[in-house]
Amino acid sequence: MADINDVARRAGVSTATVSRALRGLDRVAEATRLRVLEAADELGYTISPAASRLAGGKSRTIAVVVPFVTRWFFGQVIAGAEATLREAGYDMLLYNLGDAEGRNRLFSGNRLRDRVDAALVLSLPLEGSEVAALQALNVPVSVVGSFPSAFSGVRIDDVEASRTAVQHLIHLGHEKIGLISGVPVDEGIPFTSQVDRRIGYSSAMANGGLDVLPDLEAIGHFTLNGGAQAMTRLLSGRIVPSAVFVESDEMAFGALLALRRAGMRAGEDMSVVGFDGHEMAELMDLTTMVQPVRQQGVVAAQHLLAALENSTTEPQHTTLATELILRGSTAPNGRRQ
Amino acid sequence: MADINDVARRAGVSTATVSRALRGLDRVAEATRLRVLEAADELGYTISPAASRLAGGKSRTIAVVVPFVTRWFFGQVIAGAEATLREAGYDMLLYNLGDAEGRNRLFSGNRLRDRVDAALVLSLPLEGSEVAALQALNVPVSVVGSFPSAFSGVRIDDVEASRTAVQHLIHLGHEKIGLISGVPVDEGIPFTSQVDRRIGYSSAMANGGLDVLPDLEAIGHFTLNGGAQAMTRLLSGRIVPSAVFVESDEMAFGALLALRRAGMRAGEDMSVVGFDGHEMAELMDLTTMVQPVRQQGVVAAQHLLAALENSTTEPQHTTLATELILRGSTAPNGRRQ
DNA sequence: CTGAAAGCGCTTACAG
DNA sequence: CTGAAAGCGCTTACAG
Repeated sequence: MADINDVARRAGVSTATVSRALRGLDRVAEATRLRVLEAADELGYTISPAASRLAGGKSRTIAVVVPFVTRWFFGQVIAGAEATLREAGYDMLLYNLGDAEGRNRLFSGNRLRDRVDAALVLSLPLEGSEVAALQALNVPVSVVGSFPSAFSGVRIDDVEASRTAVQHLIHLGHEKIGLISGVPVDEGIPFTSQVDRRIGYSSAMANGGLDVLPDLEAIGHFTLNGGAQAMTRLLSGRIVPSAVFVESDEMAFGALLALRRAGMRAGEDMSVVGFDGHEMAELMDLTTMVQPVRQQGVVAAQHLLAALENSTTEPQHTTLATELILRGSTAPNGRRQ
Repeated sequence: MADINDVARRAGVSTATVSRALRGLDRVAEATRLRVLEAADELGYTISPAASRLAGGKSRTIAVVVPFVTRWFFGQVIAGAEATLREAGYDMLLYNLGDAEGRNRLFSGNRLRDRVDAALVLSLPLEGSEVAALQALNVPVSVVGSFPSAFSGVRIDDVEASRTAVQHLIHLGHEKIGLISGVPVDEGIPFTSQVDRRIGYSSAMANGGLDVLPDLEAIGHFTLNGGAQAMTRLLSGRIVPSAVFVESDEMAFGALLALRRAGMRAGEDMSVVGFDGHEMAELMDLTTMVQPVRQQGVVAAQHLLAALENSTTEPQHTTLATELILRGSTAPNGRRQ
């Protein structure tokens, strides 16, 4: 494997010049740069990442931290971030947290130190010590899903979006409106988005003069089966809603299928609004609050790249627009009950 | 940030000893090791990956190469591999190929050289030059989805599994059995699994004395919408099948919904068998050939870890079992037509 | 079982 | 615009 000395020799310059030329720094004569590039090309030379990093250069690697790789939302965001970073020549180190232990291992163990030029954190509500750990990395950090003041961030307005979704149900004449939420409040730290979606729901209900009853809420754990179980529970509760706002499309799909199993038809017998704009929503004929998912990964990555290139210190915050897409799963109240 | 010299000083030994003690090599007195570990712990010391790698050590990083992060199958495999690798203390560098260009960039550009201790390649049929590029890395390689002779591999028996799925339809009395396949043969290199699934289909048809007609096949591109369109095409073809074997569950979901739109009922009017064992299959009441997906990632990672720890050269090949799960989407022929 | 020293392949002031 | 040289923080023979 050719090293920088081979290139220097072939181009008839010093290794210092090779280093500068290859990284596009100025203060290199154009003719010299060309000669170096040619020599490097002929030798099939690539910079050794480890040596470069050690000598004070960059690793051209960015950490992406996700709570769950297997969830649709995260897969989309990762894809968006990955494409953007790859385009810019960065590699991506993926850390899947999973449980509290994995989370602790990553943040408290300096696992990222000296490994990455920047970090992208997805939808994790960060504890104070975790924010501190990320800051100690001393690299740009961008967060998807919330706006910690120390870092850049990308998100949607979950409160407003949820309020809009629930208002749609209210406008259709529904009064007993249920909520299928993600995680129990006491079970781990809820995602910011989850907290906000519940606030949006409550706010819309209050504005509409409607009661938020405990019986109208069920937990769906952000999974398909969880959503199905939550709907089943709502159907057998003391107060059965005529419409339900579901905090994610995956849970909504489960809810839809639970309805079908119960012999009920979405829209006809029960209105359902989802959240996300999952690719299956159209086929499932689900009314849903569409958020730009892949785009959030793209923008978060762009924040990082901007900080890396201009060594900007100023965190950037971007809020992306959402849109309620109406489909057959929502209809005016009154057909039943 | 404390470095190895700080630890050496604090423990009262040389850096060579610190290095050995920390990596668990033998030839270090137990008492010394304890002293070193304690010093490292007190200082919050972590080995610099770049320095370690450069000095001839390992990077404790493994490359995972996937064609598409966003597809359910790959997300599951990644999750399985990630958990296994993380458990063993390895980091994961994720490369999402996407298109031919991205693929070329990774393989021909030595992108992986000197970066990783091993590589895990998912479901990519490798060209000769790509196999050569991976071999040139000189690290263990494990492949999911096929058995290139040079590397370790994990897979299922796609031919046999597909044959079984189609035989099920034949046993139900179906004679015109359609196929919804992934990618057109002339469009890029098809996955090994796709080729094999078609072979299994043809083989079962031949064994059953049934004709494989071009009109009975439609392309679904391995996507939801593609599957829906493929089913729609089959329904409006000259020869309409009474049952269809679909090469992936995601396409099968699309097919199911296309059926519903056409006013037909799965099982009743048209039998559908999927492939994968997607988490939504149960809720969609889809008969499907279940393969252990996450487990393939786990096993492929284990092959790598075994090679890394024992410096085994011998590639290992594992074939995992599949199982046909019967549900409402398949029923005896004869209800219609 | 332990240490002194060379070396891994770069980058970066510092000079010129 | 270019080069000589130090140094990044480890690991690894080689000695003892």
